[in-house]
Amino acid sequence: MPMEKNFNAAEAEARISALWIDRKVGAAGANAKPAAEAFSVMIPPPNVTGSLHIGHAFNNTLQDILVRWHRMRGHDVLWQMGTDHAGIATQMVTEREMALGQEPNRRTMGREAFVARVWQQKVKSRGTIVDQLVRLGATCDWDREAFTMSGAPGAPAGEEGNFHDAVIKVFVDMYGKGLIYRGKRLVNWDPHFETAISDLEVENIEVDGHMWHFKYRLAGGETYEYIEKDANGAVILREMRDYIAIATTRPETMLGDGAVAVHPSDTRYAGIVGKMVHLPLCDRLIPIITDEYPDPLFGSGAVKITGAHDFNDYQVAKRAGLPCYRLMDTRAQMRADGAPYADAVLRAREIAAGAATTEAEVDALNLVPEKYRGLDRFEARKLVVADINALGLCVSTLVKVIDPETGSEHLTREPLVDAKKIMQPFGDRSKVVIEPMFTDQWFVDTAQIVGPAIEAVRSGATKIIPESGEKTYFHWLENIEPWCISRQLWWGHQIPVWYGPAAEIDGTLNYEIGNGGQGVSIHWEKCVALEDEAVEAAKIAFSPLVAGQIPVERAVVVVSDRNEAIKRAGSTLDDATAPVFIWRDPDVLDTWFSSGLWPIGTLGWPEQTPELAKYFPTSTLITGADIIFFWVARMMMMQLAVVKEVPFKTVYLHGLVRDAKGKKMSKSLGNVIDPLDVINEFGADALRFSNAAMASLGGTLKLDTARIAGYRNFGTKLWNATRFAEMNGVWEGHVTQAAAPSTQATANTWIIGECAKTLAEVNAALTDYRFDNAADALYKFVWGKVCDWYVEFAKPLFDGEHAGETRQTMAWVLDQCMILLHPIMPFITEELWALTGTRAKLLVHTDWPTYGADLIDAAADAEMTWVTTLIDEIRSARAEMRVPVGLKLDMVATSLTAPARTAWARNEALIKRLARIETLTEDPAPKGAIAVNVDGAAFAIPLAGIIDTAEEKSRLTKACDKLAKEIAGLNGRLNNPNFVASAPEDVVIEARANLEARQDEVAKLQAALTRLAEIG
RNA sequence: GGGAGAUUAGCUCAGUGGUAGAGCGCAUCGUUCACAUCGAUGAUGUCAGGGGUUCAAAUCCCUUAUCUCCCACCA
Repeated sequence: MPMEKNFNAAEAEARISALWIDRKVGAAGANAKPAAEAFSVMIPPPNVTGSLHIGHAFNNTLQDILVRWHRMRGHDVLWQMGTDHAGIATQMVTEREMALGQEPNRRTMGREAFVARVWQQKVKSRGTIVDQLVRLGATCDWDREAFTMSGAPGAPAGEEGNFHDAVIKVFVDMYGKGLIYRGKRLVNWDPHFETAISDLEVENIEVDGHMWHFKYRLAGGETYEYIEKDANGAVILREMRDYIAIATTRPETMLGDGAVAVHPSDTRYAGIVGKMVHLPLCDRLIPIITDEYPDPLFGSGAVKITGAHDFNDYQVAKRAGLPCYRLMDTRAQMRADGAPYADAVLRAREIAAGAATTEAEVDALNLVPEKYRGLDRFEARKLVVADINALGLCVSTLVKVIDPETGSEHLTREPLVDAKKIMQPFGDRSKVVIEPMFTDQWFVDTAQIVGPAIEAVRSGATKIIPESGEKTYFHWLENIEPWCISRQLWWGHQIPVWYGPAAEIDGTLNYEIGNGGQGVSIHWEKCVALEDEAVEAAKIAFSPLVAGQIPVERAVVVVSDRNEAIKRAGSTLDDATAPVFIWRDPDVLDTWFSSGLWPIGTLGWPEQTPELAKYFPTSTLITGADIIFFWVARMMMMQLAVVKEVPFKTVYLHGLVRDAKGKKMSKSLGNVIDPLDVINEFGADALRFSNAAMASLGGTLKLDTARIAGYRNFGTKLWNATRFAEMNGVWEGHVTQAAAPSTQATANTWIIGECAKTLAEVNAALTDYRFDNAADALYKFVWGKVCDWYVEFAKPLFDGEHAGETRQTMAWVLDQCMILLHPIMPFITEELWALTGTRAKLLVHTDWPTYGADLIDAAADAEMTWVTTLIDEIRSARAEMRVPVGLKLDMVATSLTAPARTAWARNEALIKRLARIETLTEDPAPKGAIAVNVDGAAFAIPLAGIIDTAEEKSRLTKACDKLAKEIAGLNGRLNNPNFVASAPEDVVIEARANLEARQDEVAKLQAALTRLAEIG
């Protein structure tokens, strides 16, 4: 059945994907030669509820190119596939789905049921991303698909695996080594998801903000002289004041102020340091203290200190021993819990006066006056500003107001509000303003494990490309902060920590913080007797208990297993028969804690599996530069901490894929390109080729559909060259040959050499991760050499004495095109492979060629260059002289050197056909002819009476002018003694040769001009 | 505030010391039996500006401008 005119991507891709999956072509070790070197790649696990966006398509294309290339070379390849449970994102997606489906919300259904519900979501979504990878042509090992929460409690059938065990083991081990600790710290709190998040999950965005100025009056009606000086020390303001002015962008936090701080060198306030000021609206006095933090040149130089709601203030408060009063609840609403304000403020005054207290008591104290309790923080802000203004304590300005009714003017005092750009922290998922919050969290003491990760890159054990990535990596790691790893979510690896025993608490117990952590109370005797069943049976209904009542720090049990926790807790009691209550930490681990273990976790660790031995450390990680901190650096730290080895030898970082104009793709801009749309329109191969072509190191990735269309056309071009071969019987009896055929015809010898050059270029490019160079080399070869020239040469050759070898050569060359293009364009090449010749294997498992430069024949190269140049020159001259394309012309050779004569003789049929020349005779130059000059030969095409001599004259003159310029340049260099003395010899020789050639050309052109003049 | 990168043809981008490149777009021509998702031909650049190093600079150095990204607690 003859080939269709075009490749039907939609039909063929589905069929070929299915074939690859069915044959398990991507299975670990598939097509590996005996004792082959290993090549392993870990897929950056996409979010299980996500879908493939254009960045994934790019990222996975590069991985697949490498993997296919190594697999064809017979290496033992593993491309480990899998997905990430993506805590916040997945919980968010599931809750959204639940809301749409009118399902009960997660609080109503409870933790266990909710987690089961998320698992359903996971199972449902998982297929999406897999299908999309399949459409892209990814040859992962599908049977090894991993999941960062496999094997977790509650995992349904089909989600077995031991990733959870690995995560828990690492947590327990790291805790045992003192690398993980728990502490009350100011953390970034996401009020939407009601969880702590790490620094990295905060996006600082510049927004329009405002700065208000408040007056805090000195206690006891005291006054002082306020003197303001300019930069030269001249007094510009001198007045008596009974207040200190502070500036704030967050007025609502003033309710929790513990002090006002000024810089110790600030002479304006030196006289009032140590005095107390009235905190407006609060009926509290706070001291004026000194600290290095305030900048005397900014604002009034005085800063209100709210230790529980600002990272800087927290540091100041710690240094000064100030209490940090938490003002908001987990949803960032002003607290409504605890004792009435009047009682709370009394206690606060006692504490301020030096009464003994605890961190827990301070945290429990609600210093929000009733009026503001329960308000959203932004509502509270407005109210606080209004109330302070009403008290006359806003720094205000006089504003002229014109009454719109009467037209009369009057002056009014308005709060001074500076409009100001401020950097505001937002949750990267929730997009709500992050609130610094004082809470108990778990941390990895990164400072202790960062060293080996830095050293590994410094020593080259792991190489990051492009190199600029290393700088970013070092900069972050050298300034690393503790990593907050606890999240107040339900979906994730629950932290393997039990608190207790709490034998002294009678009855039931619930440990609840924020969004409803679930406590478990367990009867010790029963548990010992009945093991797991009893543990389940011992769960009882809980009544609310205020957080903080449980003395958690007193007894923390960190083990990997609940029964073990029960035993350990029980063993600490004197009375072994007494009931023991323990409860588990309700928090889960940061997703990145588990994905940080991706390389070893997917290979079966902590079991010493054969895969772990073979494929770890992995070869290459291809990932986005945007997750170098989130993931790459953490994998480095974690793997080095846990198994003392780097997780990968090379890290290839790429940028964000942008639209054709370089804009980020976003739904709101409407410039999102869906890879599936692209695949549907142009085919997966075109998308993949585009991805490869734009993957220059460190370059920006702008995806233009016009370019994708171009590469689709490129596929069609190869298709039709193959079809041409088919129509000429090239494939009849063709069996895959590793070795190139032996050849007589120069064109055949030449194209085989071009193949060898291309193979070398592609190998070099892929070795250096220059996917763009590989794509470029293949494009130029297939289109520019094979299709533009070789196929054309083959036409006359098929009619000549070398027809047989030409068929063999064409078959071999097209085979090489398919093989070399396969890693980048796997579908169309696999299809062509199947449609042509006799094939022992699928193309995906066909041997990558190993031929070398010995196939490049310099003489054939030179001869074909001469031929193609001559054809180009004739075509160009014809076109410029407007000779009709179809017209066959006679040509005269006016001079021919011996090599030129041979080249002509050996390729006469080719030249005549491609340049549309009827005959060639050796004669003196006729008058009225088009001149065509090439190296070693001068030709003339007599067209007296047909051509416009003026036009030919202008053409030749133009060429002469251009040459004259080049000659002048070359002469300039060669006449410069410094050039001849300093430049490398080959450069000088080349320049001389060039000069000679140009002069020769000019001479020929001038001869032609002379002849024109004679008839002109 | 710190750091990284970019600035080359109308557009998107290659090009790390030796006579400026590709694709797309544009113009002219073309229905000869692989391909109009094509072919042939052509036009288009003070390689951001300025200075320096060098026999030689798009390429190395300095500087200015503009842009992008990352990190950062200025109330």
